[in-house]
Amino acid sequence: MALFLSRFDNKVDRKGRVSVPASFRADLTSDAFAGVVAFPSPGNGGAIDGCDIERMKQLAEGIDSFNPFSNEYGDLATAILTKSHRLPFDGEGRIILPQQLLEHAGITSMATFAGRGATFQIWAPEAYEAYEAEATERARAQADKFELQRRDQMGAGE
Amino acid sequence: MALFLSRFDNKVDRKGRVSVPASFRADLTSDAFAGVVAFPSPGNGGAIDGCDIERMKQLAEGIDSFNPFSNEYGDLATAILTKSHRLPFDGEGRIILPQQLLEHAGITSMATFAGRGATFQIWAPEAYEAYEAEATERARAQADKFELQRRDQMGAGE
DNA sequence: TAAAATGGCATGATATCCCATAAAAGCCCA
DNA sequence: TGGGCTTTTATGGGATATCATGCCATTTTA
Repeated sequence: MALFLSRFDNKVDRKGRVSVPASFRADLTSDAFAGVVAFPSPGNGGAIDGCDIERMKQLAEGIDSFNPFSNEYGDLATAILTKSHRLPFDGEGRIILPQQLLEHAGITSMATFAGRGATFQIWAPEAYEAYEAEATERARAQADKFELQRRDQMGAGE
Repeated sequence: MALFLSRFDNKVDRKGRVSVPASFRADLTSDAFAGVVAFPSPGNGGAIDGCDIERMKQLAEGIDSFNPFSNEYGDLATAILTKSHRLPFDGEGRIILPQQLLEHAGITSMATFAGRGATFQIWAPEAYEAYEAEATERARAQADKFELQRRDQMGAGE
């Protein structure tokens, strides 16, 4: 499985091209397809979700295991598959983000790649900063809570 | 398996021809047949369903052998076969949508191709817009529900 | 023989390829 | 351990190929 880590801020040139971080590329290259599959993140507002084609195939198969004429199938397919794009690498490992995704993310001159393990996200840098601040705060609150629980179990030890 | 993604709006010329998106063509071309198999979508009102010939063969095989979705589904599948059309590519990758399907979908000057993984749909652009809005909303509601369940199990995590 | 269907070519827009350059990162050896 | 050398990476720009689509020629058929 792929392992996307770290953060990279790359430039979007005036043809709309962005370098995909070199450390992501190996995991995004297979015989089937060399490039990114990207779609508007269903969860976080302004993010673009990115992954390799294998993961998207699995997702598509998962959806296909519904009755293909059911509403669930249609809704999920429309919300994710129809909004997904295959973005092949050029010789230098760049992709072109389609207009639709640029607008969704509010990306103009710079794009932030944020590794998330099996997937990654692409943000407008300012939007990512804001998101990170919130996420960090939530993570801290959660850690504190676990810490309290732990102390509780141990009878206020340490 | 084929993997149809993304959305394309192509023009229907005055002879009724439409370019099939180039990125779909590879998955629609085999020794058996190079083109689209299309039929009125039993699920969504105004859509045309499209797929490669392999999938249609599987559907046909599924009818008399083993049937995962009850007799109703068998009837449905039979009806689909009767209403299906083989639409071969011309030299430029175009197909001709039969009158019956054009009317079903209300397509006049433009056709929207919507990738759905193993299959795709063809819509009149306005009809697709409307459907997408609804489907996206329903998908979000579903996702929220799953999210709530998950939080419940975890004890208010994330 | 006219109308319709089909195949093939022409065109403009866009994406892709290929090469150049600069910056950064890694490497080697003193 | 530090400084210079090499390789990789990010970015820019011009040349080329692909694609959607319009137009014309040829075939079909009624």
